[in-house]
Amino acid sequence: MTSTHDDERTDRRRGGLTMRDIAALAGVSSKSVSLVVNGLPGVGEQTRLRIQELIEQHGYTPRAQAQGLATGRAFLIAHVFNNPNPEYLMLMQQGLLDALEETGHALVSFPMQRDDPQFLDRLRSFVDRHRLDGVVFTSSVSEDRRIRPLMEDLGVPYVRVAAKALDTRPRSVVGGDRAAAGLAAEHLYALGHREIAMVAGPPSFLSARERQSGFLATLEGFGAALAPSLIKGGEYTFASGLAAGESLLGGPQPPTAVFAANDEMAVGVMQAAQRAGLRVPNDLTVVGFDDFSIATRVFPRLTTVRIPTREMGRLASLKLLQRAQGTSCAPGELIIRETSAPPRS
Amino acid sequence: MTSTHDDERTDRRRGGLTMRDIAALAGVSSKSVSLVVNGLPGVGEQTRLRIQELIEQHGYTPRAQAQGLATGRAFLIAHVFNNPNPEYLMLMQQGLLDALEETGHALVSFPMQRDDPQFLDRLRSFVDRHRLDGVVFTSSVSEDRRIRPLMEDLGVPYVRVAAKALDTRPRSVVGGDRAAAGLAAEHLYALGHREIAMVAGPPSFLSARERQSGFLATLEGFGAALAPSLIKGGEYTFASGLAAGESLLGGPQPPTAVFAANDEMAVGVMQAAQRAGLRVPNDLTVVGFDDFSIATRVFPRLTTVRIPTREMGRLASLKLLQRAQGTSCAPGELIIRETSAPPRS
DNA sequence: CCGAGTTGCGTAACCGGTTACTCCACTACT
DNA sequence: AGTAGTGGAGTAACCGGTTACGCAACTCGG
Repeated sequence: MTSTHDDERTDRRRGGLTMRDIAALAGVSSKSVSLVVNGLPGVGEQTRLRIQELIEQHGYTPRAQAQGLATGRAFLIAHVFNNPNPEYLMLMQQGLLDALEETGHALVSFPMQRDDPQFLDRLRSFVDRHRLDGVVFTSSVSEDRRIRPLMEDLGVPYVRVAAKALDTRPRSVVGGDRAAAGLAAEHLYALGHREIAMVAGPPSFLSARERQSGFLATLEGFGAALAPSLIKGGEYTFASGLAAGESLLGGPQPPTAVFAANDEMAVGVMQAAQRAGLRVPNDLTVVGFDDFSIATRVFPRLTTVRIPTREMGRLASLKLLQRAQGTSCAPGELIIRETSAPPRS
Repeated sequence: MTSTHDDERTDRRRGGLTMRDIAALAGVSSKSVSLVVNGLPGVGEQTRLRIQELIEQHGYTPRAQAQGLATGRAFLIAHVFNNPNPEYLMLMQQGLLDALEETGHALVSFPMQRDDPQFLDRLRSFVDRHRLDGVVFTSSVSEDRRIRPLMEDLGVPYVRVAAKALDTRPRSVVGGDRAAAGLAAEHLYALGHREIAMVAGPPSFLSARERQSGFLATLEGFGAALAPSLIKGGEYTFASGLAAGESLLGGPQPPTAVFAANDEMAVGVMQAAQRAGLRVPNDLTVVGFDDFSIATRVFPRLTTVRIPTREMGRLASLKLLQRAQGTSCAPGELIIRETSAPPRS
């Protein structure tokens, strides 16, 4: 009871102090301290206050490993992704952390090569070893069919973030890329464009397929279906957008508007237009998808479709911790900037 | 649900199987299994092989929490950063993981607001709680003076990645921003520019101060010191680069070349030039710093200085695990593209 | 004033590894 | 043959929490 500075000094000794130390100081058993730490009932008001004060005063923090070992939890969530746009990753990670912060969970990053033959094995032993509380899969690794059986075998909760529902609802957060791409189609049609082209993403990506079919279906709905020659395949990269743009603009029937399945490619198309001496948007309208920062770094600034990536990350964490029910679909939004205008008549 | 592998099925039962299970199967004590798992001597050849086979066969993985609890290690490294460029972060994270992969360590991301008053407390309780094996500080949080006393008090190894040595060598990996900025100065001078301007970063960032002083000192060395009016303050953002560019180009004495302390601002300057009807590089040479992807997304592509971010991350992990000695300075490199040319004479 | 039902708390056995200590068998040397 | 030395293997006590179980004291209705 005669404590001021001397014992605080010894508290900082190697390894810190344990629950039993606190218990001894309070003159109770470690069980009572445990109950107080976890906010469980079964401790008298007096005792509780005394213990809380000691915990506060000595800066005691329970050790996650010991808690985990005893309870089977790990306070660890993994984020598994393969190497897409860094901005996507940061937003997603931020979102995941938004919901994890209060629960004391830590987020570990686990990048993967989708074509790595050891993909599954590495993941399995990682999850096994750390006994993770949950795993979030994003970007294109999330589409791997073998994830579900693996995770079910391991008995670890998981959530996939993707462009379209891949699992039952509680196991996925979907971005509604299809509907979002439809917004771009509406915009172009409403501006009066009829000679429209599209630069699609690689068909091995679900997001690319969704964006393409959403865009095409909406145009068809307006009775303005695209000629197949006006659909160019891209790789979601700047270079492929540039190439597609050159091919379209140098082709027999140059379009008045181009929708690219992501901003990188849209910027490539813009650059192809500029190199060909065309002015955007006067001679060519360009619309992208993602609304990453590059959209506002180019001149003129890119009209694009925004997917609420960070929000999707937040929803994914919430789902994983089973603290969110109901639908988890995050709708996209059209951001009109300066690369879209009516066609020259 | 009938499986041909009945025993594999029971192995996968809740919680998986433990070291003592393996020991029982092999007819030895758990100590021997432990020795085999850790590759330590003290086990006979026969026994070792038998145990290894059983481990393999049943897919046994030791549980990190239990190992950690017993040994005091956690197999966890934290990456503490505040919110700079996402591309920097991804490269850094990749680099950190490059060296961590083989050691079985996991990387947890811990983003911070540098001005968050609870910064230190959150970090302290996080490290305390998870008993991390080490912490890597990058971006501008790494410059906080209170980090060293905190980490020393906690007794946890740490490494700072910064533009300049902040601690003793084994505690920091330095990027040599000063020398790298000098490369830009040499380049501009060698091209023949004498009317040179600079857009600096915010002086609260060490990297900004280093880049500025490195650039200015080198020019001074050539006897071509900059007039103070040709040094504009920026915020490392696109918008601030744009503003600085407008101010410089609209000023009384427009420069023939501009060095910006990062690519974002350099692109802003380029855009200011384009809006003012100037052609890059014919009317204005622009050089950036970082070599992030935006440098090749603009037209013409940006001449810039590359800092080997990923490599610095790798070095940081190695240091942390005390598997690297010697100097850990990663020199920058000038990447000449299309935004630099001799001044029009 | 007595048994039943709380409430508060201590004891000890876990969780799944590691490791100091001990014992035993077997070789090697005087 | 006796003994010191050596390597393989088991026992049990940790690491720092959680929790089933049990015991006392205290309340309360009849």
